[in-house]
Amino acid sequence: MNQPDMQTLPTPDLPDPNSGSLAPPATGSLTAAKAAQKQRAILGAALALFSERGFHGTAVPDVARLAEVGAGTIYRYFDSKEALVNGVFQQAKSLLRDALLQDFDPQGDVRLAFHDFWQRLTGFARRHPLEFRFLELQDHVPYLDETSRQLELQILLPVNLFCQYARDQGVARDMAAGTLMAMIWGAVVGLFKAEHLGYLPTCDDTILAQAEQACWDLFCRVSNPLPLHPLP
Amino acid sequence: MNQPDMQTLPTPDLPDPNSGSLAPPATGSLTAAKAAQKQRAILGAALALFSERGFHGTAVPDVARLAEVGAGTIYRYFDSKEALVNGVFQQAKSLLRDALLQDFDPQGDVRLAFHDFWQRLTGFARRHPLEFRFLELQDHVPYLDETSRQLELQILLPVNLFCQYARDQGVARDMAAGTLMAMIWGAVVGLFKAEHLGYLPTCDDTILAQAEQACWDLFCRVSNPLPLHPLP
DNA sequence: CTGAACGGAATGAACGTTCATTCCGTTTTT
DNA sequence: AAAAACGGAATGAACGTTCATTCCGTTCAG
Repeated sequence: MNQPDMQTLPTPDLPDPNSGSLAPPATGSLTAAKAAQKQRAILGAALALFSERGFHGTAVPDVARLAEVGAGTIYRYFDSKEALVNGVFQQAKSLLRDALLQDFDPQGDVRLAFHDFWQRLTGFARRHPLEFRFLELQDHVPYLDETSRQLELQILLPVNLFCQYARDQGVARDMAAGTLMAMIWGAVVGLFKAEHLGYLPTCDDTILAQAEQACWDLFCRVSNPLPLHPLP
Repeated sequence: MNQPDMQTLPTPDLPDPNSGSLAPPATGSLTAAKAAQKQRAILGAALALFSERGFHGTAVPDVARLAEVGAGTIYRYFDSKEALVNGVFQQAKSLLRDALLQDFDPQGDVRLAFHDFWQRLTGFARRHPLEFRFLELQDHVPYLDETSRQLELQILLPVNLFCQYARDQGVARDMAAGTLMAMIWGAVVGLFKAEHLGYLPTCDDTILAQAEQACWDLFCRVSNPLPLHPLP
């Protein structure tokens, strides 16, 4: 299990935070402001419906109705339903990316950085529940375009690097960084998923603080007693 | 945060393990064996497609083609597409329920029971990847019928009780049992999801053993050093 | 030979998409 | 300054396609 030698974390070139914003359609005489506003209405309606019913479960005319826009208007802003869902994905994902990574300093004290990261991730899930559910509770792979896939990596890579850094510091558990990341991320998703399904009461700050400590204990290397060695 | 007084775990009445099996259609002259076989073919094909493309992304004639059956035949076995997806759900869910709970003894040593549970869950995910992905990576709520919802509870309740038992024993972390459960379950789902998406190498036994220890450390009460108290 | 089971073409509803038309802010003309 | 003409944006009825479901001629078991 070798990883790149890395005591210092090569700040992984956060892409400029405005990539991911959609190009408005070629405006003729319409003010760009109006056009952007209408595009936002469409994207917002699409997000609401996609996050609730999924891509295939959502009809384009329904999006139009919710956006208070004619069905044809959507096609002035997006080439197709697939382009629309990629637009929604890119907007949500770059919002998440910025929430997670902007001014995030993975160096220095690992526990502090972990706390910061936890706050950013759970804060995003709470402030942007539709975006979070859209991104995490569905399988987008079949229709994502190249841009969308790259956005995915813009988040995964830095987070992965942070895990590796924490491991190199001797703080994180001695496992593949990606595995650790997948479990912690999964735990957070599981938490908000259960909350949304009504299996849990609303996640207040107390619960989230307990959950953070639990995930930190998952994350870091010092083992609990009762190790599991003499087992059937 | 009060929970029922519970030093002994009321073995929660595992429902008979054959509930969840589908009733074959009223057979006239066809042998029940043949009919059951055809129903299995349909359910298998539906599982394969639903788990990959989701409910709305799958066309019934595609299911028929994969099952090597006429489109009309499906409607001899299932009233509608919704009934079909509920059939798939119930078959997968009762398979999971049996894998998790049959002869599961939540009493006694908590660490051993946790290990047993971990093996059962990850074993299921590996032996039945389609079922696992179908169950965990999609939002079924909109079309589940009453029977399907009850199956859900047949798993949740015992697992929840085990968490509470572990807490009452002073072993599990002092959090709401449901929250703990949601995080651990989520971590496992996150692991296999990342593996399936190609973000992780195949989860071999070594990785799973590390992951188990990490989840155990999430689960149990003894805190790691570096508690997070003097924080900004 | 009879009746149940089957396959797959047929069907109507619903979908994504298009396009002829309307609307409205701007420009040009008087 | 008022009126007329212009043109891009928006619209929603209409189009072809695809879907879930039905129907019926054929096949097969008893």
